Amino acid sequence: MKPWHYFFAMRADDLALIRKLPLFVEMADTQFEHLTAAALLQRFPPHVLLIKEGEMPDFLHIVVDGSVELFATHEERETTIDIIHPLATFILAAVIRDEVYLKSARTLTDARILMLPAERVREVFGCDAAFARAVVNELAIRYRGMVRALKNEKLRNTAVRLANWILMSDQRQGGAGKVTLMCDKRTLASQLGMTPENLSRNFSLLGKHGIRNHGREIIIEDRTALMAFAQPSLLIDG
Amino acid sequence: MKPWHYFFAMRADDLALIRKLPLFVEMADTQFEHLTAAALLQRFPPHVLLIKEGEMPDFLHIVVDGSVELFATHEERETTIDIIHPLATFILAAVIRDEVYLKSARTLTDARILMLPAERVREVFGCDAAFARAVVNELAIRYRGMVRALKNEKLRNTAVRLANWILMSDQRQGGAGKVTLMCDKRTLASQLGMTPENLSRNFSLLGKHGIRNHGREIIIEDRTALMAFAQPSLLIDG
DNA sequence: CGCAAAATTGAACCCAATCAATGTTCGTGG
DNA sequence: CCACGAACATTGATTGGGTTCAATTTTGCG
Repeated sequence: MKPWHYFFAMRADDLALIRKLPLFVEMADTQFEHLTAAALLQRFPPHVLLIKEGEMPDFLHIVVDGSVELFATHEERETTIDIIHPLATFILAAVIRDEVYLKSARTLTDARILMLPAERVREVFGCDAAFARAVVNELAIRYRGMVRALKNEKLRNTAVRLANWILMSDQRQGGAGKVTLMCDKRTLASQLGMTPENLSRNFSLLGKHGIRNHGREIIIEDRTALMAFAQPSLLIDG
Repeated sequence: MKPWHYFFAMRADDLALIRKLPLFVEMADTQFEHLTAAALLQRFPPHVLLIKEGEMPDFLHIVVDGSVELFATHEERETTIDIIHPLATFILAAVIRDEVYLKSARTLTDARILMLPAERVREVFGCDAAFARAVVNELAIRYRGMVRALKNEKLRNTAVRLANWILMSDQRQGGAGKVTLMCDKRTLASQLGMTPENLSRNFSLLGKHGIRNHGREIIIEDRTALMAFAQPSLLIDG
């Protein structure tokens, strides 16, 4: 019987891929080797808990493949904080500060995660200026992502959030006016901060604003109407 | 007639104070001089708009004295993102990334703000490793602050947010069980993400949970009851 | 084909915002 | 020092967005 996870030694081609990440591309070879010598590249099935809020960081995680949900719980309630897509890190701030995780992480899909020992990340961060600068950039991007998320949450109602999510997704999928859901609707609802029931109602509400939805296909029939309803903003949606 | 703002040249003792900030304490003298040579230390009255979302950053701002509110607007709605207290920076991420502000800033009180030219911050950031590391620390702290704010918003109702705010304020004011409001209640309501009416109702609701409120004095009469209601968490309140 | 999970739909409820009216505080000028 | 006005604060009534609970339909999959 197979174990539920699979370890991979870092192979040359994996290393080459990682090396090209903004986070590592500028750093010195010796530091990069120090960082990756004890690294793990690990494959996970969907819905696996990777880290738990409140624990101390052991590894800096990098999503190489698949997607990862960051979420938080408190008093029986749970909320999605962010979704991480390939070639981005998560829990970088906790690793740098060497403080407890503020959120948990679970895989949404099959995923490959690169894990760098937190201790070494901090060591290299302390002595490799190029790496330190790259970390700043990554953190600044994530910080701004959080600000956007907070604005999205506090300044828009659920229907408008959905409308903007559709516009963004369409853009990411090529702008053809046809969006295909990559997950089930209850997961989408959680990402958008609403209940599945409410998501369902919002889809039918958006029927009045240029959207037709059938199963996992969302079709933008009237982009002008949708835009008018969504009022997308560069200062929220990026 | 006096102008509404007052410029100050950087004086020796101001410089010495700034130099001791975590952000600058480790950096090289020459870099520090380069950074502060063109700096401004400026005094503002309350309720002055310092920066506007959507504009490009000219200066890195550091609150030396007083407090500053970061807020965002969208479609007639407005929401407080954060309150900055002395010896902290704001809009650091925008300066580093050289991208538009995602939020506006206004003084809440009389305030002294140190302004460093954004261009020079980026220059020094690129060549002074100690400064780059300090920037990371600052950003990581702010990032985690945003995560906490998002959790506070999404996982708690308004009454519980108020209860936790009282507990935090009490702690900051010495833990004597008596909190004095530093601003009027409409400002507090906005900080906590609720209407003044709702804040008022929540104060009276907290009467059932160990709080007595009169004017600008909040007295914790039964800390146990308040804690039971607030359920404070290190993973949200810090 | 049949079952379990997901999705939709309807009804009742809850938290918080809004609207409206009243009471309070505080700064100002007489 | 008092009187007054304006902003702030409280209280009540109403509305609304969203959740919850419950029942039904659809989907996907062995």
